[in-house]
Amino acid sequence: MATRSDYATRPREQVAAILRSRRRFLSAGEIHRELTEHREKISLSTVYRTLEYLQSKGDATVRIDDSGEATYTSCEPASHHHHAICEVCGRVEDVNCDVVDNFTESLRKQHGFELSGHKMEFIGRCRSCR
Amino acid sequence: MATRSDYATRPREQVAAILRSRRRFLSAGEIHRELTEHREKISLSTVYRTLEYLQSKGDATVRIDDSGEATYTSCEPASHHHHAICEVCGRVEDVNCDVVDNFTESLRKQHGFELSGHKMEFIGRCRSCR
DNA sequence: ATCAGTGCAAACCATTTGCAAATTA
DNA sequence: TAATTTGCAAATGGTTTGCACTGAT
Repeated sequence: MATRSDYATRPREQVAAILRSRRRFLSAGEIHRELTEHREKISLSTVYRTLEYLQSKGDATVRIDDSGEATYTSCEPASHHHHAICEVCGRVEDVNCDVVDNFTESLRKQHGFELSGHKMEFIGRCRSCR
Repeated sequence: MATRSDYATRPREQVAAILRSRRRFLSAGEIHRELTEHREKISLSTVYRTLEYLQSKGDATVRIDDSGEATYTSCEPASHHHHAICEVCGRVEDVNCDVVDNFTESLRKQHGFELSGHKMEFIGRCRSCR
């Protein structure tokens, strides 16, 4: 992941810093609010543009939440993995792909994560489009 | 699933009919367009309200797509299951929950679905919130 | 006659964009 | 100085809502 000094401008460093410091998905609005509350001068559009930039650098991932709002977190892009999201605090655990086999046990053993629900979506080609 | 006569008004029947006839996720706009193109007089807000109504009756499910847009399809609510979505035609296959164990083979065998990607999300409580 | 369902237009809200000013290399 | 990045305000686009009207029982 990029280190602090990889970003030339202050806004970018600030947004990246927030993403790094909080292990959960944040919306652009939340990030903006948190920065401006800490006397940081930054516009909401810059937050959006920075988040797009960070994604292109592989330093952030998006997640569209149930309301359709985009949320972001910093995340190792190297290895393909999934997320376990705490329904109480929002904490994000990176979940190795092989837990697909017996995911409930794996989650509990590897992450101490008590599963209450899951959502999965398979993308591919159906019989007729193959 | 509800039959045609379960819905008192024409708009509701029309929306439900479209959802039933197309085995893929459609946005409110697409449904509205399809109806008005077939000389059906219905407002977009009614489409939205009807979709909400159908969901409450268990006759439709939502899915937020990658752009954050809500899409809908008719779907058996009784059994918990997931969806395999064709990346070409958008056709939706209902996927039994137990394919989680060895899902690639199951998808191919049971649905002739050639997997190219998947997305999953686990919800629960993390170590500290448990 | 009463109450639910509908259409229309306006309101909303997250996100994007044009452009001029500011900042970086 | 040339090229990027930022701020501001306005535009966008999907979704929701208030209210008067229409249709169902």
